[in-house]
Amino acid sequence: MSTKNKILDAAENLFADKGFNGTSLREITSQAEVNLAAVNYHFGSKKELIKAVMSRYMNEVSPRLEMALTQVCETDSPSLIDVFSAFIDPLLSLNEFKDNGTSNFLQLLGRGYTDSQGFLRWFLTTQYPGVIDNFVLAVQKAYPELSAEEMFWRLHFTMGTVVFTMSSSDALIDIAKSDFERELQISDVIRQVIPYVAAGVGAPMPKS
Amino acid sequence: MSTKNKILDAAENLFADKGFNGTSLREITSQAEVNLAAVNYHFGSKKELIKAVMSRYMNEVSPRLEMALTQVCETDSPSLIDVFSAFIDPLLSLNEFKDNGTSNFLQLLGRGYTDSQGFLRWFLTTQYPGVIDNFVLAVQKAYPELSAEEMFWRLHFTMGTVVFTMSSSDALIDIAKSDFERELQISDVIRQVIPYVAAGVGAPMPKS
DNA sequence: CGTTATTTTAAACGCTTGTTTAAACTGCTT
DNA sequence: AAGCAGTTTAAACAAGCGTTTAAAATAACG
Repeated sequence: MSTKNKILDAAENLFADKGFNGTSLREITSQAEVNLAAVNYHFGSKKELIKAVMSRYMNEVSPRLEMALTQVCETDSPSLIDVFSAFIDPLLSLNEFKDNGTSNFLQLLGRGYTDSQGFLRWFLTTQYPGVIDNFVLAVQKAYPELSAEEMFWRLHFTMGTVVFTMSSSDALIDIAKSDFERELQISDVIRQVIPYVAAGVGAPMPKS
Repeated sequence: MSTKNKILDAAENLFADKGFNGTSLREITSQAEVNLAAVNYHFGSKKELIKAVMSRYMNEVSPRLEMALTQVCETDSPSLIDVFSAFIDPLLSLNEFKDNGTSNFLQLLGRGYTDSQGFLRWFLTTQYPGVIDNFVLAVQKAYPELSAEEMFWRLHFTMGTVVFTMSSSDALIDIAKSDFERELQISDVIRQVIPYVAAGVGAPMPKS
């Protein structure tokens, strides 16, 4: 395994666990068992390393997401449940790409949104606009009455729900385990959240 | 104005803006125009300062919240919209307590949830259990068919939606302003999010 | 007024952070 | 074998962090 990949793997796990600000390069390089200076040699800076970690996942998942959402758009009268269910397989496929892939990726999304103000929003909208565009199209087809402004807010609410839940999913799964004596996985959480966000986005338009 | 309060005010604004980890004591004391050592003299440590900032708001808002939720429980057949609407007045009343109070408090909630893993959950559940208990009771009265496990998840999804939205509400309001040419306030965002979370919590139970 | 308490202050502490440097080492090509 | 690009290494850098210290300034009280 190359030094570059050792760094990426270690950084990914630590970033997901303790956030970008909360993880030092020394933690990363010692867990990766490489020299401290290797990060700056191979990636230039910590910020570029963060981008590299995110890009590795986005490049893997974004084509699958775009395709799944396009397929939903092509069905006759898709429901919002259909739209959100389109996320399941692409996200779970990250577990084959890498151990803990799904969970790590979703936690990283959460970190990126809250850690460094607005960085992830910029990253997603400029680097991967296709996913968002297809997603908006699918929601519009499932719920044409939704105004652009309501759509904007509800998509951000949804982003918040998902990203926040996933960034603390480990803790939530632990609590659920001890409170309800049930063995849960990240896939269970995904399936749990879909009815919630579908109902939220599908809420009736408030009388203006 | 006392040194203690100058520190609390400066810390509150900076914490809301840049998070707990992202704000240094030197930024706080220089904005408060007090000596650096004053924080450790008056509060003991940075961690205690964070608690003090949170407590100041919680002590102000939690009695109002408990009362409003109790009132909802006493009505005949409350809807989930009623339950969540009970939050509006207590939250908005924080604007009379302090400039930007509502917005700051909600952003602080978001920071506390994501910055230091699990700290806020511990803080709320141990220091202010009354609010959560009354909230759960109100939701149970409005939607008795909801199982305890579904309730657990959906309340956390809701917490995520609200906390995440509010922690980035300034940016969202800016975007909405430029995209839709509408002047928005934090109160508009609160009113916008209620139909969403009410519908999410009220989503039909999935066939188990 | 004089004497305690309380508060403020400047300076330093020890530690961690991201980044840079220059030398050492590696594997490959001519 | 010599040279060279690519990589790794130990060491140091400057800057920032939370916290502590001891002296100076202020307030409170008999």
